Amino acid sequence: MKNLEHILKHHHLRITQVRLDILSYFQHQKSALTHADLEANFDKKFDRVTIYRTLTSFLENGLLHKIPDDSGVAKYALCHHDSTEHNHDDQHVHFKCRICAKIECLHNLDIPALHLPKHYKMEHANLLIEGVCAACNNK
Amino acid sequence: MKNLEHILKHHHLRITQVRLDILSYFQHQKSALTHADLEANFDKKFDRVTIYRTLTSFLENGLLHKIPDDSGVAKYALCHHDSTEHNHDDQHVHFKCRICAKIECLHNLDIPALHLPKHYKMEHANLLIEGVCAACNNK
DNA sequence: ACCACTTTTGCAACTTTATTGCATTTCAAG
DNA sequence: CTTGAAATGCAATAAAGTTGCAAAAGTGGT
Repeated sequence: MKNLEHILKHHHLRITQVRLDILSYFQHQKSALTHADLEANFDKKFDRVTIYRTLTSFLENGLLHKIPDDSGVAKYALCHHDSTEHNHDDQHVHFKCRICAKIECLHNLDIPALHLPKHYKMEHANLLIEGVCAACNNK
Repeated sequence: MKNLEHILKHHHLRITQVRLDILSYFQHQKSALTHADLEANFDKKFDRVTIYRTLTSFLENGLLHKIPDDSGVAKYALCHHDSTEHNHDDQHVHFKCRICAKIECLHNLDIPALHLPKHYKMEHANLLIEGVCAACNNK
């Protein structure tokens, strides 16, 4: 894995403390994170608005993707490719656990092809599976 | 199509004006609606909290489903079956248009089967396709 | 048609999540 | 090291959703 500064540079982001810390935090997390998660961890160190802006800049530069779910709170996870563009296609399945409420990326699973009705043009697909995750299933 | 009062009764909901109006409004809409959409239409007639509570009661009684997307605003659409339960399985694909931003239910499309990793148990699936809808494609 | 009971509604207040403006500080190219 | 552009912190504001409670309305039994 490349080092943090290298990753930020590759995504055309200036190297600042909040970005290094948040990127590192994402790398050590296996489930998606919300702004509130980050605020809980970096409350004393960074302003909450700065955390919002860091998430936005990561999103726009292809470091993070936003995961749609019905909770109303934005959830983010690291992208697993090198694109520096926003909304590039990083097709994979997301899994949300009913018990622990965590969302994981299942990077090995592709989203199956789909035959859309006439005149509909697909640009992107999001598949969210809900159920019980491996960790909760083994308790 | 059954009449409005019949539908409410079948879903164990009392017949009130706000419910009749909102149900009827959903029936005449082909895309998903937000609370703000309803508020814009029924502002003078009903309190905004009442509209929130109407949406919640419809959701809990299986009349509406909530569509996950990354906008942070809850979107609802009518369920196309007779279940009176919340979170019953009404598997179909949702389509969100990049141009007009509307979300439609594609009731004819089933979500393809998927092979999950070991120990993961699937209970529900949400597939959201983003792209350009038929209406915007023809302009 | 009325009564008694339960649910629903409207209003006000509040919470949570996210955004904007602006002065100050920090980054990094030359 | 200097300089200009970008990032940060703080305060204010906006947007989305929730809660408590008293008044009003719906419903089943008579």
